[in-house]
Formats: sequence, structure tokens, C-alpha cells
Amino acid sequence: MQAIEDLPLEEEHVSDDSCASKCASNHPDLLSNQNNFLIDEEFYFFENTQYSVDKDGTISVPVEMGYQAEEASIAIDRCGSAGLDTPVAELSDFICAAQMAKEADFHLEKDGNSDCGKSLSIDWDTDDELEIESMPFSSGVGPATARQEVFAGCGEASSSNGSQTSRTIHHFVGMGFPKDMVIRAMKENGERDIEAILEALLTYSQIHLMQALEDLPLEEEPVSDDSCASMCASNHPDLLSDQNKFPIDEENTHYSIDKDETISVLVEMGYQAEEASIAIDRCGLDTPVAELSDFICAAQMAKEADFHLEKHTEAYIPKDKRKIPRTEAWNLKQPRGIVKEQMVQDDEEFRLPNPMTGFGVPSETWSIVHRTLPEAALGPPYFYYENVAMTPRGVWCTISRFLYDIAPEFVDSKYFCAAARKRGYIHNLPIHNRFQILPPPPLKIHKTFPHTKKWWPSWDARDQLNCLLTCVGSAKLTERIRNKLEESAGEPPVHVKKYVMEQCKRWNLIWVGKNNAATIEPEEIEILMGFSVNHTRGVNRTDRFKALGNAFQVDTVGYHLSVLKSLFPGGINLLSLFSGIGGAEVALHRLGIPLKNVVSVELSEPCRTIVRNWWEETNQKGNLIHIADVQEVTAERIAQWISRFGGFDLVIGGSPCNNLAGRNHVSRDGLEGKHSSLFFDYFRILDLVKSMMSQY
DNA sequence: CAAATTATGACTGGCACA
DNA sequence: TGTGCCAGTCATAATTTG
Repeated sequence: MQAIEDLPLEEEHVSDDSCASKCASNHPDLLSNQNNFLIDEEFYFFENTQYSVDKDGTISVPVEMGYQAEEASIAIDRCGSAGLDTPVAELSDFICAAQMAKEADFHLEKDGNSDCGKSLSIDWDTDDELEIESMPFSSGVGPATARQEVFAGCGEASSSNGSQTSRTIHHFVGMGFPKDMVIRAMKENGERDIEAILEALLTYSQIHLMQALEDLPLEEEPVSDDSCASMCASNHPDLLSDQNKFPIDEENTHYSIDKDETISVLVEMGYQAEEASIAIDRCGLDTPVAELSDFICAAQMAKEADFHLEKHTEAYIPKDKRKIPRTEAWNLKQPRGIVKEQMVQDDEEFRLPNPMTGFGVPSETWSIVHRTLPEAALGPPYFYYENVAMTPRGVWCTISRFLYDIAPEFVDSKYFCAAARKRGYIHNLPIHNRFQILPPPPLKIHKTFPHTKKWWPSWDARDQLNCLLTCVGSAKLTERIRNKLEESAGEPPVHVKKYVMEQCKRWNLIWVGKNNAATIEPEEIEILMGFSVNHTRGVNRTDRFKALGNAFQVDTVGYHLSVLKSLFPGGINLLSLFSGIGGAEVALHRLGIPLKNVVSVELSEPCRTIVRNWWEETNQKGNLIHIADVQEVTAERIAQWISRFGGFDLVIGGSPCNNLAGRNHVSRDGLEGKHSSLFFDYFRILDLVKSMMSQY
């Protein structure tokens, strides 16, 4: 049996009440789904808000709340004192305050805001988790008065009671609590007793969570089907009736209704609800939307500039870690046969190893002696992250810090096939007893493409190709080369050779006829990348080049994943993010690891088609679930999948490199770039899976 | 209008040299 | 330590073609 599912796109408006209630009246099932989503999120926030002292885990919460990861990191650096126990509420307020203060040249300096700028000394290796986890909720957050000060003190002084109340509502809504639930909690506990409100919200949430877990549907359900709606309503009476328990009466909401409408407009324009709220607070409720929009834009630009600045200061680097001089960095050249344990260093960046062989490649008989993973990095699930090795400065340092402080394994695929491909991999897989996918491909061009040997000039010394990219040279270039070569009868002059070699190396040309240096064909790239010939057949040529240029080198990734074979003899459940043409799936399949359930997330429709075709052609026995956008991978869906499959064994993906890659001269913007910032979705999803599976 | 083609030219790290 | 040169790089945007 083989089931292929294409889930419908669904929009989630977590904080948009008008929409929520509108949807509720039309589609009760949407309401229940919405509640499911929120309940999961709430529980997640609850866990992290009060108990977690893991920096990465804590970062994920503000990121979920709509803040930049960098901001979150800095906020934790600033607010965290003895460990990372600053409540997310405080961190959130700190970030808000920082954002609002941009205009006034507020900088996150060591001796800045006295309310938030606590001790700067953080021990990242703190062992306080257990102690803090065992603390009762009430003792973990301090007295209510202190928390109220945080609300008013970290940000701009509140101008009115209404504004304060509104901020409080927004604060909790921003944490993922439904607004009606917040209002009820405020009504029952008084608007100023923040701790009591939070406690009430957490109590409600736990009740919801228990109900949601009991009622978790085992099948993906189309959300727009009316018959399903009634079914959902009958299956989840509690959820629906709960909604009715929190009627929004005008009396309690009059102070925020206008503001919420304005926020809704701004959210529809693409701004974050938090930003909109801050802008309204700053500019006044009667400010035209255009002006509010300008205010937010200005704040965003100021914020970006500020945080870029931070990147290059010590503040960006965790405080207590020993600064390692560059010359002592872990990945400087080591004598062959001796490789030190690799740990993350807080130097400016990682240096790329030479030779780029990671923890070993098949041709090297030596191997890594030992590596110790940070405790937070351990599975389940196993995870595997990939991106280009040569990024703008500091990118791998940031990626590594998010991915639980694991040092990247930099590997060049020239040790696995006849083309170079320098990539960094961060994973928590075992590194011993790796083996290659059989048969191993040849490492030389002439072995891979024997027909080229006849035409290869003696003065072209290449025996391997450079990195296979997303587009190839022009036919005109081949023509120019032919013309230059034909000008001279015998051996071409030195300057011609030099020109031709430059072009051949730049465009990965291969000799397919006399004086004919041609661009490489999609089928040839498929072979080099470890796919079967015509793996990408069926989509247009341009898209084939693009998809192949973005793909995993299957033999390289397969070598790293091979350790899973003995660990999961019965097969694995796979969450594949940014799947592309399915390099991860192909690698596992070629290793002989059965694919039980595969959730494959890929935006490109042609790529999804390729994977679906491959799935059918290789007679896969498992289930393939295709999702288009990583943004659709919500906590609710992850919870459903985990419940259904019993968890994921591997979360794998290489997030977009567009804004990191050296070939991009236009928008090499780093991790903040339009595409490459999707890395934070990889982290978000991985962290959700980890967090849920630890409770499973 | 989609697909194919082409021109464009910015970073980075390694290396030699002073 | 600084400088200059060089090779290499999961690309983008404009233009042409069919």
C-alpha cells in the first residue's frame, strides 16, 4: 500500500480574533483546529517560559513569538542572570523595549537599562536545569510586583491604564494564548496581577492540552469540508464548548477593539502584530495607517542596523566562553591521522579545514578519535543539516549555536565523486562505522565520462570538476572557445590556453568533440550527484539545472547517514525539510534503509513532482506526505505526525543557500536574507520535534 | 508567456611575498 | 601583519527565443 497525500494549504491567523470568530461561524472545524494549534503552542510556551534554561530552547520561544532570533539571543544574553532563567515574558518585553528605543539611540550596552541589564555573566554549560525544573511555578518567577515593574519598566512608560491593559493582553496573546482566554483570566484575577493571570492561563491550557491529546485525530483531515466540520464538532465538543466559555463581551474589550482593528490592518500589510501594537502605542491610536507603516519600517531598519552592528561586537558572542586565538581554532590544519576532538569555539567564525574531509572520507583510513556532543544536541530525533561551506563571515557560527553548539563537519564531495562540492553539515549522528553507498562512483572525470577522454587536450590538467551550480555556460562561450582554438593549427598559444582553461573551470566545461568544450548535460549532473539518470526528467531543462545545482550529493550524504542502517533495521520515519529533488530520500533508499513515513517539505512544484515520481518508480512501501511550505509545518501538524508515526527518527534538510552562496553577487545578505533566513524555520521545526518527542 | 540564453562581476580564503 | 593576486562559488536579472 502506498498513499500519497497532498495536504491543502491552510492559513493560520493565530492572533486575529475577527478572523477566528468569522471562521468559527462558517467552519466550526476550523475553530477546533485552531484551538488544537493554540493548545499545543501554549504548552510549548509554558514549558519553555517557566522551566527551560536551555538557551536555544529559549530562543525558539521569542522566535515563535515573532522576534528575530538574533534579538532573542541578545535579550537572553542581557537579561539572563544565573542561568537562562529569565522568563520569556521578560525577554519579550526586553526586545520590545529595545525595538522601541531604536529611535532614541538606545543601545544594548552593558550598563544600560537597569531593569533588564542584569548580570552579563552567563555560564552556558550550566547544570541548573534539574534544579529549576523541580521548582514550583510560583517560586520560579518572583513576586507579582516585580513582574509588573518589568512590564512598565523595560519599555516605554505606560501612558494610560487602557494602554497598560492592552499591552498586557497583547503580551499574553503574543505568547500564544487566545485573547478571549486572556480576557477571562484578567477578569477573574484582576488586570494587574500578572502572575495570577499567567497561572490561570496555564491552568486553562493544561486542561485544553489534556483534551487535545486525547482527541488528537489520527488522519489528516481536509479543513474546508463541511461534512468534516460537523464530524469535528461532534468529536471535539469540549473544544467548541470551551470557546463558548469565553464570550467576549463589549464591556471588557472596548478599550482594545479599535486598536485591534488597526493591528489587523497592519498585519494584513505584512507586519508583525507586535510591531503594529508598538507603533500604535508610540504614535497614538488616531495615527493614519500609512504613518504607522512608515514608523514600523523605520524601526525595522534601525533594528537591523543595530543588530548587524552587534554582530561585530563582543556582545554578540556568549560572554563566558574562552576566546580562542585564531591560530588555535579547532579546524586548523592537523597532521594526518591525528584529529582533535571538535568543539564549537567562539571565535569570529569557523575556519574551513584543508583537506575538507570532515570526520573522515572513504579514501582516508584514519578517522576521528572522539567527538562529544552537547547534551542538548542528543536525539531523538537524529538530525542532519546542510549548507554551503563558504558563507559570509559568522554564518556558520550562528547556525552552529542554534543547532545545539555542534561543530559543523565540512566535507568536499570531491572525495565521493568527480565533482567538488564544499559543504558544511551539522548533525548529531554517530560517526563511527560509516560505509559508502555501493557501487561507489568514480572520482575522475574520465572514468565517469569515458567519451570525453578522446577529446581532452593534454594541456587541460583537470581530472575533477568544480562545484556543479544551478546554471551552465552559454553555447556562445563554447563557440568562442572553438574559434580561438581553431585559429592555431597545432598546440594553441599560452594566452589561448589560459583563457580556455579559465572558462572551462568557471563553467565546468567538458570536452565532447574536437575543440568542443561543452556545457554539462542534466543527465551527466544526475550521475555526478549520485542520482539515477533521468531522475529529474519531466521538468524543463532550466529547472533541472536549478534543482540539481541545489541538491545533496547523494554519496556524501549517504556516507554520513549510513550509520542509521543498523540503528533502524525496520526503517525510519523521516521529516525532510527543503527536500528539493529528494537527495535525502534517495540516499536512504540506496543505503537500503526502508522509508516508513516521509513528510517532505518543498516549495518548488517541479521538485515535488520529481520526488513523487521517484517514490512511485522505486515502489516505495511507506507513506509520503508532501507539504509545500515550511511555514505550514505547525506545532499542531507536528504533534499529529508524532502521534501517528510514533515520532520522527531523522529530521534532515539543507536550508536555502541563495543569500550565502559566493556566486550570488546581488543579494548575498547572509542568514538574514530573504531565502536563507528559512534556516530559522529548520531550527524552529527541529526544536519543536525535539521538544515534543522528549515528552512523548 | 514560459523557457532558454546570456551578461554580470562580489565575496571569500589560500598563498606567496615583503 | 599587511598586501596583492588568484581561484572558486547550491546566483540573479535582463534579454532573447520559440
